[in-house]
Amino acid sequence: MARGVNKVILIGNLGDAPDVRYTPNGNAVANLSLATSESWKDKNTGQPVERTEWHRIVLFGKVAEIAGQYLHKGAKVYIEGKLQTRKWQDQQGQDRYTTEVVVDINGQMQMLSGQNDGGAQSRADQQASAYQPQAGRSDGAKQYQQASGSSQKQPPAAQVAGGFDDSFDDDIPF
Amino acid sequence: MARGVNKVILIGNLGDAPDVRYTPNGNAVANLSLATSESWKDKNTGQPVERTEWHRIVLFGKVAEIAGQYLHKGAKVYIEGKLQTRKWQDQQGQDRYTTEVVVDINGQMQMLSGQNDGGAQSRADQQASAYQPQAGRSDGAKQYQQASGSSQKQPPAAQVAGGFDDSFDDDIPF
Amino acid sequence: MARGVNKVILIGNLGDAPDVRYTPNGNAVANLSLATSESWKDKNTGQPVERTEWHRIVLFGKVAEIAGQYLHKGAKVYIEGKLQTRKWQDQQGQDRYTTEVVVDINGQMQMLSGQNDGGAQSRADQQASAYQPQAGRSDGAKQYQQASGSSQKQPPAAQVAGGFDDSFDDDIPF
Amino acid sequence: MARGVNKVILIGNLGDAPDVRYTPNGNAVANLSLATSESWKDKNTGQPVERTEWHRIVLFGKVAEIAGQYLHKGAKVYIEGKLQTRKWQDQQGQDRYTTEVVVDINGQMQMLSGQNDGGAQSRADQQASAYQPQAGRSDGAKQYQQASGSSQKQPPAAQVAGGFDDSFDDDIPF
DNA sequence: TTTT
DNA sequence: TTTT
Repeated sequence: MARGVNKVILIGNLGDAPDVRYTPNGNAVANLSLATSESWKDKNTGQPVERTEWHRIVLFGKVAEIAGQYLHKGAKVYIEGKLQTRKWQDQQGQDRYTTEVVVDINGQMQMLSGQNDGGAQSRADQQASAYQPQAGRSDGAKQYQQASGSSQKQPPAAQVAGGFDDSFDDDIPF
Repeated sequence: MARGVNKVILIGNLGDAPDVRYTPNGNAVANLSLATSESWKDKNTGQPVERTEWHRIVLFGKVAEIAGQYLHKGAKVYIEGKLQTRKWQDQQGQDRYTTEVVVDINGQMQMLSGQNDGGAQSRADQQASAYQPQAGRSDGAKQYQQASGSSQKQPPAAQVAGGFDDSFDDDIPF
Repeated sequence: MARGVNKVILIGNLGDAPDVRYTPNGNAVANLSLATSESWKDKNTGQPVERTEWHRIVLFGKVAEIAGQYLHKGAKVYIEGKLQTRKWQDQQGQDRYTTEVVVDINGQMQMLSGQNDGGAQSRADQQASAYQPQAGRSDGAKQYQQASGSSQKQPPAAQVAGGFDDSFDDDIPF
Repeated sequence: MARGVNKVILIGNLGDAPDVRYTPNGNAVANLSLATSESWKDKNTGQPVERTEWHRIVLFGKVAEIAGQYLHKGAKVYIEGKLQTRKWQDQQGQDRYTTEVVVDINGQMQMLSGQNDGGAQSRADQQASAYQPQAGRSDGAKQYQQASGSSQKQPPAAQVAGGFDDSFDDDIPF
């Protein structure tokens, strides 16, 4: 149930491969960095200007797994989610805020790239609804087991067995 | 022109009266704080839980003026805009980022509150398209002349003549 | 799953009370007539012009029951659904097509009218997700048991017991 | 200005090449047939089922010209427009209604197909805002000069000079 | 048939 | 960090 509407619709390209991790109970969580851009003519100079906006996307559940399997750097994607700002502490203990587009069971992710546009593991037009996350997103996200490199398709158990990625242990979660 | 889609749709209630300021060349800029909330039953306890999300909205041009004139604390509003993250420096000189929903000429603002729901200056269902902002939003926003108290309807010139609100001079722009 | 996106977002006022009926297995189906309007200045005469668009909305499941209980003529409503065109035959046996906005489990309905705006049974800000319909919408819709008059809140069994509305037996389903 | 919100968002594939015509005063009008589809498992048989929905899209102005130039059968497209139902008379003089998604100055069209996906004249990711139509859409649309075959890029004058397509003169406008 |  |  909701009082109000909180909806985000994006179409853009991934700046990098999805970062897929797993919660202790085996739920996938994928973080995407998505670019949208607009261009216009400068009013004074008449010169074309381009501005790119980078969006932080968080997928939960099945849609996160699909993202890990089929999305790649540069892939064009449709995202429907909701805005959510989470609070975290930096190294100085100061409060910081990060706004993300969360795609859960009520959201949607859809691949728009054709199968011939550069990504080895791309498959066209796949789509899925997201599962409800078992729990809210953690501030530091450190409890998620990172899918290491090419093994993102492994089942969660295997992920847990796979070692913890130390680079994950930084203070700033983005 | 755009490559990609960047769209946000919100319906919520204002946490406070709009904060309307003016650029040196007389363009209105309004900042709104908008709440959307969702509730669900906790899976373990079965207890109802509610989470409120606060959104930072920035209106430009005519729609900003209308917001200043007709919106009030608690007003229910429909917002259609785009996501934009701006960078600013805190007192320690560290980079900080704030994500806002920007309503410009391509966006929309619409009042949903009836005339009988508490706001002295509310008028129902007013709507307008936003003018294109003359320039991008500033990081610290300090160049905007703040509309002091009840004088928000004054023309920009009067605003410039009106004194500068010192409380505006803090380091954190939200 | 879907290939493509099919989404409609409307905010408007009901032209009449919802028409709620029940399928043989007890699922509620509500039909709404929703008006949205836009106004502009005629380019030649400079006179203000207004155009009202009427939308046919079909709600399934729980959201249909809520509509029957709390919505009333004139109520302001937010609708999120999908476009669907269904085929039916007129009295001459000719194919006809009607396009509707269908609100199912993936859609949303939200009341925007305050409690003081005229509807006896209105309650503010109620919202719900729709249940998946048991089956697709019928062309002629004749198998739905009509909720007669004020008894729309009765359980389906009572509806079935209540007499059949003969005016429902016409050839044109809208 | 508007009281209410009337918005449609679609991503789908064209069932045929765009049909581009010109008004007497030279404004382009393009009609598209766009398919979206969804699939699910039948509850009883467990068999996968697919349903395709066909949408009638009408583009006005510059976006109509771009559609004529760059879109082709099968192209994947993002559409943002509004619902509009127009009335017309069939050969028996009976009223008929057709619902379309109208993309005008407030809407958007964006090509999502890559340049390698089969269309001779496709160019990727072009986008444009639509011009406001000079006048409302006609019921029968017969006053539009049809762009004959490969000459869709010709200027309106040439179109007017080019012969009238007789097949256009039927009674049913879709 | 709604709403302002 | 993407895309055209």
